[in-house]
Amino acid sequence: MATYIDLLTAIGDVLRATIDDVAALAGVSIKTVSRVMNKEASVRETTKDRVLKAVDELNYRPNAAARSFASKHSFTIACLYQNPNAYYVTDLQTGLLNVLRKNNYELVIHPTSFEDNWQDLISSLKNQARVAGVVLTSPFSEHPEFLAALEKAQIHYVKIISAPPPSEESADLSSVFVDDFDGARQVTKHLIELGHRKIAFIKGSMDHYSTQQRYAGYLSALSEAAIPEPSSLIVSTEYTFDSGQKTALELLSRSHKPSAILAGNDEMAAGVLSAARKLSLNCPGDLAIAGFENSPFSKQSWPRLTTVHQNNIYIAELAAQRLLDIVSQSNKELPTLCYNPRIIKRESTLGED
Amino acid sequence: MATYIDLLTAIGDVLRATIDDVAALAGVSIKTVSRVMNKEASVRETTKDRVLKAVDELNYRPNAAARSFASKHSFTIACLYQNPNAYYVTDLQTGLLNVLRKNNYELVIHPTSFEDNWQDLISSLKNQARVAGVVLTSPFSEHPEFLAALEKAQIHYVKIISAPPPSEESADLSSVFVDDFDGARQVTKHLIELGHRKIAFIKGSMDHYSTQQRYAGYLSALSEAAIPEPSSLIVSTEYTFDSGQKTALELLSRSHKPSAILAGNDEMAAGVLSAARKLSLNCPGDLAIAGFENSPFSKQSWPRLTTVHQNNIYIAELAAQRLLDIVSQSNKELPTLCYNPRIIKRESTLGED
DNA sequence: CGCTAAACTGACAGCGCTGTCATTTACTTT
DNA sequence: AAAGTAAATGACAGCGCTGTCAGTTTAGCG
Repeated sequence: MATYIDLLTAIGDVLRATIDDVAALAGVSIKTVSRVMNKEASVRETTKDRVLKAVDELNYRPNAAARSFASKHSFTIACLYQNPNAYYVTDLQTGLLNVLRKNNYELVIHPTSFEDNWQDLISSLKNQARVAGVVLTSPFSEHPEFLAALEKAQIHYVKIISAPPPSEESADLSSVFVDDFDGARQVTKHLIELGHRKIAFIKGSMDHYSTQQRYAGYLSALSEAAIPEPSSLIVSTEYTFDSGQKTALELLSRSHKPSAILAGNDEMAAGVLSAARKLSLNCPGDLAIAGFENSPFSKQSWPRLTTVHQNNIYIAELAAQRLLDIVSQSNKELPTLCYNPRIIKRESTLGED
Repeated sequence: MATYIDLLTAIGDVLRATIDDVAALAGVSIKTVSRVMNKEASVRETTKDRVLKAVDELNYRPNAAARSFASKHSFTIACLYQNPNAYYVTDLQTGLLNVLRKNNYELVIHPTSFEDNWQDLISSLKNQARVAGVVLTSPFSEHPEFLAALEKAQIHYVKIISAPPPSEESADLSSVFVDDFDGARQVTKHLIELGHRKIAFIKGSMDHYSTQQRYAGYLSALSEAAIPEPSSLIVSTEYTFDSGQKTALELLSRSHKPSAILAGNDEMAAGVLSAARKLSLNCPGDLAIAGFENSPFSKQSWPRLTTVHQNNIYIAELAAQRLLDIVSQSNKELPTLCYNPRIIKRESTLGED
């Protein structure tokens, strides 16, 4: 049997307060309430308290649709990516949301094949979803025409891009740089320090900047150690377990076979490990293996994989924070954002303790 | 050097058409344009064509903010989940988007710890984001109070829930049932048919319905084969690689050890496999192993894992379709939705061909 | 051919906020 | 204490659509 109080509660839970109710209760104009809700500066502290008290009492939440309609500015940002691996996607989302939540922004996701009609995508982001900004990952972040189209449509964006950061003078505030070059250089140096000379490299698709950077870093380390580029040990394939396995089987069946294999990512490295097992090669005794990404299975294989740690959650947090800075047009001095990967040495190169 | 035409194009790309422009061009009222955009029935075919032609010509996209403001109905749905594995999350999102995209809906994601203040979450979904509906996964879908709160707030939802479908009469239209019970029963039967009698079961957290269902399915298959419940071979732990490995090491060090282990998911099964390797047990000769989920690494391990296939993309598509049916208040006769998992037999139980 | 019901279309208000600009209040300075 | 300036607040229009309801056209039928 519903009591009167129950009914009141039920009604109160459905019929929400509007800005007018808050204004009336606080004894101010709706404009002042609006100012408080938007954290605008020029509101007296005492007034602000009064408004916030009313907001709290009525459990008022601004209507997001009305807000973005009136202001032409939404509290939604979109994230564009194309079919990368599941771990990357979830890390990216986690990092973005860590920051967006605190700022009351929503995240809409747009996994899209880049080949799709992206003029249409932009048009829909601009006119339909009316996002406040977008976060771009590869390959969107690497496509000049796409970036130009976004600018033309006046859509704010921040891009996560694999490259060493540019010189300090030419500040690029719309990018978060991930220095894959340096990561690959470190891990290759590590292999060299362990005495390896015949180090194979299994590259993923060269369409991605990150692949190019990793490749360049690998070459740079070899060159530093005066090891000639072993072109027969460099193979281009796809970022999958199967490709890694197949390529490794091929490399290891040669007479002049490598003593170490650096794979473009951990998934490929897992494939290499599986190939070694099939050929009864001991890792790292007969073959050292290293990957890239520090994905969960680099810790779950046996031996565990030496790899390069990419803290994608943190990278995403940087990106989100920068995008919000851009969107809010704050004219602060912003630093160039760069993430430097770190090598994680494990048993697949070091052996057992 | 920008030509006049270039300028026009640039301006045209930024200053978008409104419903008034379309109405003027088509020679109808804005209300009629609105009707066409919303696919309302009573518009004459010839009128509709005229409007669509104008829409196309002006590349008009309705302003989503204005639309949801005026209609109190948004074209956004939210997806709630709590920290499940990356593959599940991405599959879920993929499936939902497959359907939502076609219907011009956006997806916002809400990975949330269930312990968080969910009254607040509901309030924010209702008043702030104003979503048209939400898709619930475990544990949200299993929590009666949470469901009641959603109903009270008049938020449409569809839940993905692990349970055999209820009898036909009691139609539950807000659920997509996933019959984990049957999946576990099938795989256990498979092990029994291979001659196993000492079949261990490593359960994940019993908080999840799916765990309970899988456990019940396992017991049911044993009971059908008149095998007494081997309580010493049933261990409760977490859905992780490490737990699977640790538990398996413990189980296999006993004198009365199992000849087969069924793990609650593939990640645990991978841990079991790793334990077997450590103990130099041959799989499946000394120990048969089966998992659950058909995750990517069930195909990448050696031997590959026998598992239960859960097509989470398809399940998500069903959920999205049903939610849209609910949201659009269409009074069609809707069938109860149920997904039946399917066993995938691989080398970890069958051995090499 | 006129009449009625049904199909189709349009006029108009208003959704809940924010932007603009005018006005009031508080604080200095002389 | 008056004048000048800056800070704080409010009045009001209007964002681009949809809901309501009234008006107009068409089709069916005797």
